[in-house]
Amino acid sequence: MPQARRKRSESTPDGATLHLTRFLPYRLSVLANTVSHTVAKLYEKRFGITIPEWRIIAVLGGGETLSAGEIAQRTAMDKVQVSRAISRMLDSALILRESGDTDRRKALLTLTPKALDIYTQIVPLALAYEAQLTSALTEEEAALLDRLLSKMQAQADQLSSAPEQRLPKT
Amino acid sequence: MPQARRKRSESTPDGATLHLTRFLPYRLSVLANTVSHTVAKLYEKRFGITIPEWRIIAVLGGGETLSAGEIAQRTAMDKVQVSRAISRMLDSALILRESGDTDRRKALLTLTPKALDIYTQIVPLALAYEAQLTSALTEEEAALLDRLLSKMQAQADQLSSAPEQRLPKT
DNA sequence: TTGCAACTGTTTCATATGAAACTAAACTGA
DNA sequence: TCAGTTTAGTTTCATATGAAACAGTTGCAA
Repeated sequence: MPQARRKRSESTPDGATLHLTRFLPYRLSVLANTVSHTVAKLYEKRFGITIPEWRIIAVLGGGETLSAGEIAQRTAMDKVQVSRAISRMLDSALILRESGDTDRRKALLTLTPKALDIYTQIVPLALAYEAQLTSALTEEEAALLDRLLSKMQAQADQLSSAPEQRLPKT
Repeated sequence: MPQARRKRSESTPDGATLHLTRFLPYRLSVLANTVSHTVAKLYEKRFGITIPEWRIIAVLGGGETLSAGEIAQRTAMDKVQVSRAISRMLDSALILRESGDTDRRKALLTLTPKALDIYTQIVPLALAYEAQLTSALTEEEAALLDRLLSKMQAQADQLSSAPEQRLPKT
């Protein structure tokens, strides 16, 4: 016979409740992980590259020449991550590095033809995955999703700098 | 004078283009990272716990008793992550473990009063963060966001099992 | 000049992560 | 009953990660 359990609600001091599966940060994290894991497998299997490498290919795919720092900005990766991805790509002949003329600290980075070839192959694949992901959405929903993500990212950026001030003091 | 650059479009074989900042997997990843980083700092600073620990507190916060495996399911973490979080929580006296009567492989896990106290303090904080994050959204937008995330998660789960079949063969 | 601060990118180091191996317990079927 | 299999959870091991220290270069001000 089951032991009697003290009746206990999930309510907190101010009566609010929290179910993890309804909690936005949790849902975003799970969704992003699911998606990242899938595309990572895809890129790895077909082209032998990681997501950081893919991001670099994506921003250099237009033929532009950027420095490591500029790549870091545009890919939202930190400089360590970029530095390591670049060194892997140098090994696998995906990227070309020449030191800048005016500023020898900055290295000018360009994709090799091999990487450009990957780029032209991978883009349709990436877009196809994205299309699959949003295939259950109507046009209007997809457009709104776009706006909602932008708004939330802006808000998340705000809150990331000094969230303490705007949250209860406990 | 800038060197003449070969005119190069970003188009791929089928004419599609890809800008990383418009690419859904990238945007989801960046947003989830921003959010996770912020809440992780919050939990760490105020309560000295990590996100895995927070998730365990969240699912046990109602006073329920679960096994490690059940926790793994409900928190979308893998068993290794759960095992390690539990061992940390045992050290910091946040969790109580007693081996099951009927099945001694399963450990029955419950929060200690100390953890329940954290729970009651952290929930309003977590909800406040969530509210801030969606503060730029209208009621309708927030409701739609909910639906969109659910739809996309379902789709992402589908695609995570056998994406090859549904994507171009390259 | 030259000495110091700022900047770019790399390396180090300590920790986090996850796949696979492993241990212990519990079923299963002859 | 007792081998073989499945399950729960832990540990190992190889790799990933990021903060901080670092080396080299540039800019600036005295």
